[in-house]
Amino acid sequence: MIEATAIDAVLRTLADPTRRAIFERVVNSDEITVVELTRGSGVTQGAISQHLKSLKQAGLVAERPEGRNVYYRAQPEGLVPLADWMSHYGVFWRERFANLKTLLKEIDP
Amino acid sequence: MIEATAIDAVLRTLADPTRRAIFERVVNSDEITVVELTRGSGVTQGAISQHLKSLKQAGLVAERPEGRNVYYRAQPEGLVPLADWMSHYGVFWRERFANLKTLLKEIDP
DNA sequence: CTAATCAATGAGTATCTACTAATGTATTTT
DNA sequence: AAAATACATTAGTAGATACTCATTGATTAG
Repeated sequence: MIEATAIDAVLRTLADPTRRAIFERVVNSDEITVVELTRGSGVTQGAISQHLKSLKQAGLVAERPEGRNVYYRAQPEGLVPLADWMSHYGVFWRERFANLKTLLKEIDP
Repeated sequence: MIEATAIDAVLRTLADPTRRAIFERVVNSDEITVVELTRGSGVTQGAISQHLKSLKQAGLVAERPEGRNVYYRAQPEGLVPLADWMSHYGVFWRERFANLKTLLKEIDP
């Protein structure tokens, strides 16, 4: 059976649009600080920190403190519970997954 | 870009554990009625109907009224926005996650 | 026809949550 | 050392939401 707590945390975390947008920005960056994430986010720095805490607890991001900055990066393993859930309950995901597999083989046979 | 409203609806709908459990039961059944879903759910029939309404609006289930019963079935297309969102980050995996192939085997052996 | 069953809906409520504002704690700059 | 910057955290709040209970509409059974 799928670990209920993990998929629960991931889905609940990604359900909020603001938090998901933060995650996407982290993913699209190699590393990114809180101030950068705050800029253009529409919410305060405090809110960003709170969302990052949720994302970290869900295993979706990791942090690297350096001086007074904290650099955040995406933690791909955090999406595994969702991928796992999809593989059980998403027929279409299976098809796309197969495509991704094929793509991977072409790139690295 | 992925349609923001669709992924938002799907994720918000699946984020609730009770509603997700209902969806999973619908997926695992060919067709299932509201009374059946209510049995052993821990919530009232009214709550079940409300959750089914959300699932329907998110495009995750479809209904087939027959007499005084309403049969619900899963609508796999409803998961497409989530699959798209995931496959978008599948690219990210390819770029950053070295052991993706191992991961793939774990998910879909 | 009347009673029972299935499902949807509305009102009311308690809980959850996303936010701001303010403050605290380091660290860096001047 | 003082000021400024980066981030986390807390308290408080407004809005969302998941639930129950009660009711309604529709269909089937007796």
